[in-house]
Amino acid sequence: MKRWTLEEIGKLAGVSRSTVSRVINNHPNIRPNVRERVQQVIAETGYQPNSAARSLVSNRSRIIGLFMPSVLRSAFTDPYYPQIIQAISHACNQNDYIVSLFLSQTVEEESKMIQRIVGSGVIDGLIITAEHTDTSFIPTLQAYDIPFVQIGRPHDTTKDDISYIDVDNYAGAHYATSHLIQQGHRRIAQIATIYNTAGVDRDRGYRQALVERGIAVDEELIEVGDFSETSGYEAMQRLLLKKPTAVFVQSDSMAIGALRALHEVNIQVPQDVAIVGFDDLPSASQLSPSLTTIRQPIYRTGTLAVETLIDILNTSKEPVRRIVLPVELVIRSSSMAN
Amino acid sequence: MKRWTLEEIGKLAGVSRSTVSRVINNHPNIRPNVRERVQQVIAETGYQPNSAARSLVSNRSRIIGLFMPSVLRSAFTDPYYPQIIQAISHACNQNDYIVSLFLSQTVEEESKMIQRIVGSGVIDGLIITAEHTDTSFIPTLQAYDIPFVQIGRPHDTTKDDISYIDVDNYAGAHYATSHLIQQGHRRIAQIATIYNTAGVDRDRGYRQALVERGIAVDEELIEVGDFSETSGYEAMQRLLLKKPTAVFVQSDSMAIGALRALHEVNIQVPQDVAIVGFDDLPSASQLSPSLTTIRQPIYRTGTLAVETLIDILNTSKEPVRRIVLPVELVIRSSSMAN
DNA sequence: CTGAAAGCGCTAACAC
DNA sequence: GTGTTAGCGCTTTCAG
Repeated sequence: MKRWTLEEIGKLAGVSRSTVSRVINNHPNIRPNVRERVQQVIAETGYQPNSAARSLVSNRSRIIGLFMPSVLRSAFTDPYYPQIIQAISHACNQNDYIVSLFLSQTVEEESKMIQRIVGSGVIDGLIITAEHTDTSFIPTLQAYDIPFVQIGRPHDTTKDDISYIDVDNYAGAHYATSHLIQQGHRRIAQIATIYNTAGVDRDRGYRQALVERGIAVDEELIEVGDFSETSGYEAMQRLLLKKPTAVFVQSDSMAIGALRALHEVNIQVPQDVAIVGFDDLPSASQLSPSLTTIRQPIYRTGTLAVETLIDILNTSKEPVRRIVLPVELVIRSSSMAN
Repeated sequence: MKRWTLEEIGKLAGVSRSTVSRVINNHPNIRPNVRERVQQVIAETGYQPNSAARSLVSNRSRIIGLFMPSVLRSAFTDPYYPQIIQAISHACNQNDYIVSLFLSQTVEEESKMIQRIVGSGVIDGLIITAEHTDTSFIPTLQAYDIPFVQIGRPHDTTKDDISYIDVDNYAGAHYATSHLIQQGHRRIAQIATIYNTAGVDRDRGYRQALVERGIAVDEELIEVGDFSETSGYEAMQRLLLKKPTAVFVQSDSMAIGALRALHEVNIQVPQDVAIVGFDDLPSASQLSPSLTTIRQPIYRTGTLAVETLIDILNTSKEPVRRIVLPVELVIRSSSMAN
């Protein structure tokens, strides 16, 4: 299959290369019959513009990068990632963009990657997942004027020049904890995380909900995990010594681990210990017992990240976009005493 | 941060643009002190070649595509995908390639995508996961001379012009089934899949193992799933009516569903029914009971796919590469009667 | 060993 | 409305 050029298509259609270019780019002032003739030839030949040539002259590649910094090999298997990747990929297609994937496992790899991405002009913009608190590469992006949007609230809220899409982690944790209080629980433990702002916000929501109902926060009842199932399992084992009657777990994958820990020592959920998770992963409804959790709109988050970035690309970087999506308490068996 | 051009770097270093280009591309015949002076300027300025210009003149983008056709929204959450994606991403980085992601959900989307990919020359080559049996896009790739390697054996084995990386699905299923026979089982059911060649090969291995030990294959004992946990759950429920004493499940995610189905009706594993899975997902060892399974080298598969593709890119398409990686039986609790 | 110059395929300013 | 032309930043002959 031959690769055609504008010049050749022009010759076949009996017009100049510019006219063909205009037809392709939908310029208004083309005589209808010329336009039609050209389109005919394009259809027959299957001509498609060379993207390198286009990028070179327009300074736009129509490629956006999805940058996921320091994703641990194990944590990446959390179903959150496939979902967000799928959403982003799909939204890019819809908008005729291509998405390139950048996964780094160490901080050094990360900065090398950023250099490569930023300097060569391969990508028009970047979507960044706010995986951890080290965001030392952000100044580089800003220095090079690479538009980007972050998924998840930025760590440093004093600088408010970063566009982001977040879900309402604070409210979610507050719903979850309040729900447990309403069920009559007082010794409500938490399996927390400390790696990103989602964890920070969920922790705040948990604490605030307790305080509002006059329950003192007991630091003994807070254990830390890293979003992996194993870490949830281990955190639950530690918590068992403290005899909580309920646990708010900051992610469903850790909640699955926690359930396993309880199951192994024959503690009944929800009768002996109630559990609420966070994410509403596909499997949450299929666990036994089915998992009460906070549903966050993962797919929508990915879609919005793409649309926001493209909007920034097409207009300007101002104003900064900040979007916080609502979450929802989904009550299932793991928290219902009756 | 300014974006420099070759010309400017040349001026700063007191040489021509060609010399700078030669330094960057490691051409041999450059006087050492000139080379050094140029490298100095490059380091100081942080110069990086514009990739669009490079692609235009060299016909190479250093981008490879990862094409996953018709991935169901749910099936994509199988931890297999994150693992293979991570491996491919990492291997690309190592080789200074960028990976772009193409996920299609329908066949129409798929062919649109392929058109876009091949025609515009954005990518140098493609890695394709052999998700389903419809590979109608392959002729297009061949017509456009896009190098590609497939992950998983191609469906049509009569045409042997496709390079691929596969794991030994036949042997794996044979190991699994033989192991169950060795444990004394005779009524060995299978939860199979029918969507790709992996399923076909695993089915063959299962059947062959039975036949070799003089056990007739009972079609009643074979149920079909689609790799999802839910489908494994449902298939197991159907199988229960046939009272098997052991089940070979073609994927760990389906095995997890099967275990759940057994657990719900209080059937003990492995005492009442033994289970063997396939994949050795990270969670396989952490189930209760821990899952006997076939370990396949997912990460290695991804790495090899990238390396093979790059090799093809750098040399020629001949000879066709066919790699089949060995698998391994990992015996855990779910199959051990004693 | 290095520089000058052509040209990759496209867009857009400028003529007509 | 349409053609002509310059030029995006790079690699690569071809001279010297």
